[in-house]
Amino acid sequence: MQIKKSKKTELAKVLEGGFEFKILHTDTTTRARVGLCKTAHGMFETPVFMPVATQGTVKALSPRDLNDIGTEIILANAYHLYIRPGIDIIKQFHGLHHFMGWPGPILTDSGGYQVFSLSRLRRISEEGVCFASYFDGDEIFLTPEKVIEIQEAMDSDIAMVFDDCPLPTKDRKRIKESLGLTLRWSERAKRRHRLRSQALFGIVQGGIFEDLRRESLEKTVEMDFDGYALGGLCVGEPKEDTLRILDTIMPAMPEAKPRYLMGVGTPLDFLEAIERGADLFDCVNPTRYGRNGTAFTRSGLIVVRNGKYQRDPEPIDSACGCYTCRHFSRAYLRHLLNAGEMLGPQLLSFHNVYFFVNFVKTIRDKIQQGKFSDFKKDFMNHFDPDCR
RNA sequence: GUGGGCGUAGCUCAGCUGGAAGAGCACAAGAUUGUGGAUCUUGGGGUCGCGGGAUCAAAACCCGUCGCCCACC
Repeated sequence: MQIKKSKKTELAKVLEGGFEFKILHTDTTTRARVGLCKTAHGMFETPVFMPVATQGTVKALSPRDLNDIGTEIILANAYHLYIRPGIDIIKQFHGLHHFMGWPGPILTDSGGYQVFSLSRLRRISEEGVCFASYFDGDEIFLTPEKVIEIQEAMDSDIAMVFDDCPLPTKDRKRIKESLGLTLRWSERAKRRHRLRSQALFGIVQGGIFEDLRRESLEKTVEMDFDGYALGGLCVGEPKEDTLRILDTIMPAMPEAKPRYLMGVGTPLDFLEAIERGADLFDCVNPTRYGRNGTAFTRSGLIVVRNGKYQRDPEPIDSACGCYTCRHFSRAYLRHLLNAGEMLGPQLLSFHNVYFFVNFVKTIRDKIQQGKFSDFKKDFMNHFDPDCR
């Protein structure tokens, strides 16, 4: 259910001036909620899924595609865009929105995740992180302050603090160290942040240890950020650990601020996290799986490149209203993927992003209708994560 | 017609003086959670052109034969 236009205008008025977040509806039986976020480049409702545009593009999709899909906000990466093309060039275009032709809200990730994912190429110290650029091998030194400057230069709507996201481990000492480092970096980021039109989110670390998560949250909240993210989850730890952490940490997060579960996830992840009170998500799954020939549907995954679809005249998902499903057969999509044609990854990415964005929107509607729990139950009965 | 070269997986080929048929690509199946359009794992595939011979043992050596290529006539 969409908010009525008059109500939306009224809310926009209430939210005038800088970044703001307002809860519109809270579920009666779960912690799920619907919110409204106002940013310098427009509003969006939560829960929301942000397609990932690491290099200033949601891979294989144009801003027009994103608009057709109904995308409300995207995520870009400060670290990658700093290395290439560099902030000078983005500044010349008055920020990332104009540079990439996307007028809507943008959240920039700081590059903290790259400390983890590109760990072969880095050295961490108290001052910051020294990377060997994957681009040309050049030595790059990033500090929490530098990362804020980069994000301000890009004029993104939501900036993230530079954090230390450790590899998943049961090594409590390592997690505690990284948590402390993230807290000190967060403080430095907060001090340096000047751009009033831009929100700044803190990141809670602490691995799979409840007490460390609580400690991280408590001290991050003391610094008073515009929103709070959970980092370092769904990075290979057992599902029970993820849910246990969500169960304990979500209720402790400030009600009035958006909660962002970083890097997550799958349709099932969204249901579990939203039930526990999460508002924002981003994940490379729809685009990465799309590029590699796998489609998400209401009943599970379809590996379109599999030989059994060679002659299949059906669309990926006959219940899906996206451009790809309205016009193309599995057989044709498989042919494109098989032939290495770029339209294949484009059409599959379109479908997957459409599915993710609109799945979370549907959840939003169900919360407002008071039907979230039923919807979740029903979906989980029909969705087979191993369906191939 | 004469001389030479080649014939091994779907494709391109490697296999030494005889000792358990290989690689790359392709194909197929998996993995993928704040993205390196990447990467990794696994699998199916062979009358070694065909026939004969010597040998304990042949893709390899010998004889014949078929096919393709080159040179000369």
